[in-house]
Amino acid sequence: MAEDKQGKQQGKPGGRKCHVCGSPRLARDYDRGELTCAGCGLVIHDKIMDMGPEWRAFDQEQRERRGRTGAPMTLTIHDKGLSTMIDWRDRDSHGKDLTPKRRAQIYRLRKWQRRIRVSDATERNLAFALSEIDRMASHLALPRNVREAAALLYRKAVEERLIRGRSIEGVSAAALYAACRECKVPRTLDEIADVSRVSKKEIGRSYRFIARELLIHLRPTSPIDYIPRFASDLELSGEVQSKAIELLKDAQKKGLTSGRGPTGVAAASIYIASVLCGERRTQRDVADVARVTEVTVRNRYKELCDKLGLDVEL
DNA sequence: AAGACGAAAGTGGTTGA
DNA sequence: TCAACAACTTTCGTCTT
Repeated sequence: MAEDKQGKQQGKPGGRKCHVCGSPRLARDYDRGELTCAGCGLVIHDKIMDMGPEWRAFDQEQRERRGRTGAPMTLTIHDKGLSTMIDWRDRDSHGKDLTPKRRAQIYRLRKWQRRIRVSDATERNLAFALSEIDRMASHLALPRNVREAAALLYRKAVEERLIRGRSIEGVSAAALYAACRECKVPRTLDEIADVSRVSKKEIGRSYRFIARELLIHLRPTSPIDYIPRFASDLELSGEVQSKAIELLKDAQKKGLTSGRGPTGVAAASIYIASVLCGERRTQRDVADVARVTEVTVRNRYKELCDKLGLDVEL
């Protein structure tokens, strides 16, 4: 696979020797396409064939998609009859009864086969879940640390046997949602649901469940966490950002944010800040990036203006 | 014509009995 | 399980720039 072509391979490629120093230690460097002598450094051949795949794969998903071969797959029975199965009848291949000693041995073998099969299944499910998390995270352009956090949460959920009865996709999405909040780069349930294969409702259910069972107590998302993303989506300056955050801190002190949807409050404060800084955006634009309606932006922004004693000249 | 404003009715989720 | 409830959305008409 891709790992094979990284770095240099040493050995005796083709049983050749260096014709300068006579050393048999030749090294292949597939990245440069050169065959060199490890002894004197002479480039013996500069157009060697790369035996690795001609494409590059950046993650597990791509590797799976681009691979031309692989295990035949079925969604229901993972081995599709390809692996050996020990018969449940205590007969040998001629139909004769087994000796008691032999029977005991077969019994133990069956037991182990059962165990290996389930651990195989959980491994496969885990691999699927992790690639699913990575796929969603890629779509949302989430940083590495969030993916790691999500993967960790999922592994914990598996350890605690929380997956049973729930879909892998649902729990994967829930883990990602929780990880986003944990890492203070919140995404709304809607955004997660968009890149997931399951409904927002199911993700929410799974999230609440694993949060409760894994004793994760996340504070409600602060509107402040949304500011950088919304502001950059609207191509607003840092000045507007800090103004909006300042407004929100004020608002939080006066309890204007509790009970309100954080995205709506964030949108309103950005709207106000954009007006105050002379970089006005329309209510519609702000509402769109925050995924709320103009009406909500208006309601929140009126509240903020009233309670904070702001006089926004429009 | 576009944006802002607000009223009114509808929706989905939470809460408490 | 059900009803009450607040937040939010949808829709639509009006006003302002």
